[in-house]
Amino acid sequence: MALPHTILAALNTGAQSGYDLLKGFSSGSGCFWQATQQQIYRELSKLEEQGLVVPEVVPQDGRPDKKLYSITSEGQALLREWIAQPSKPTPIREELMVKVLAAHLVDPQIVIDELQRRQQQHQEQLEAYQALWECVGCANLSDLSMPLQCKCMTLRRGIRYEQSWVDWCEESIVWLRAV
Amino acid sequence: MALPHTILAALNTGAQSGYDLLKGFSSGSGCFWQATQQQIYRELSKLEEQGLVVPEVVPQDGRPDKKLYSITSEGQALLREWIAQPSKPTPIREELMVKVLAAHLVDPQIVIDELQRRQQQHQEQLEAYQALWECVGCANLSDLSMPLQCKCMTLRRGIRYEQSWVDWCEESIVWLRAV
DNA sequence: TTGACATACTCAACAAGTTGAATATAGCAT
DNA sequence: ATGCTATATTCAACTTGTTGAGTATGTCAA
Repeated sequence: MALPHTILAALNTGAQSGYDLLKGFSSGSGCFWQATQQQIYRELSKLEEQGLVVPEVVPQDGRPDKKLYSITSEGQALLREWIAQPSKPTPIREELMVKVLAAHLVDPQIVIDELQRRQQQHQEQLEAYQALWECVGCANLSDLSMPLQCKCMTLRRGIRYEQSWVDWCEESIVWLRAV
Repeated sequence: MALPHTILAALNTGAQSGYDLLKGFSSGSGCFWQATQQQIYRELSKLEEQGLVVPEVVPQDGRPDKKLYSITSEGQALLREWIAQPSKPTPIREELMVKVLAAHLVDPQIVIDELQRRQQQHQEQLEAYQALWECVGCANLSDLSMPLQCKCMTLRRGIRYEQSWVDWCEESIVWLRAV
């Protein structure tokens, strides 16, 4: 799985604590991996054991000490190797689709309500991504630094993904209403 | 998780053995859940314990006996209840996006090759879905039976999903070539 | 001053998903 | 005759991901 690599990739742009990583994951902005507190701390310990990251304890006043983790050259090497290997499309596990598949068992209105709820969620995420995209506001990525260009590509993926959901929900609601 | 419900939904349209379910999952056609052999058999045992499915041993000549599982009325009731409950969007875990995020660490050509591979995979899946869609070949779903309409909705989702990937890969390859 | 919220980390236990192998029968090609 | 593919199921061990609680400290508002 890619959790260790995701953490290494996040640390690659600067040292972070477990807490920082958690916030980065949950705020999401263009991130295509997420993890809970427990997974992150567990994984950081493992990465430290393997020498792929090194911690630095930073005393803070008024707050608990924090452990700032940095990626090591071994960590970077591992990340580079991993990127070069081909990866398969993620298998899809979409609850909503299973429900739609068996939707004929229940009142169509129940499914319509659910689809409207989902459409709104995806619409909101779409708008958040679009806002970020407009912040960058440039026609050709070449004007940006490479790391920022990479970030933008994931942002474009997010926009397309959310848009495809919004459109599908719209279409499906219309169809279900006609039943 | 939705594995038990997915199995119940699959059995809802007719009795199947573990092996049949596995083939249904792996052939995929519009399916938005997948599972390994082990998961399926394990889950079928649990569902049997709970009285949500009942097995019927069918002796076959020349082949091992098969156990055909049917959904019970309890199973159907559970499925109906589950469908009525709201579900959250699936959290995304996309290895390729993590790689793209850290792509600046490696030669752009490596990433371009990977994107082309992925684009082709999604293109093939898209064409498979489109072929199924053209088999149905009707402008308004209302002409179809409800279960078939439901199936079609998931198929439309699949088409939009794969198309969004193909388009994004295309766009990203163009950008990366400009680097 | 009590409670809510944010920072910061740890431990324990369980559920879900993955990997690998073992068992058994039959057909088909080399 | 040997190995490969397909049908059909089961067991064991492991890694990931989820859930819930527990330990600290400080700020801000009611």
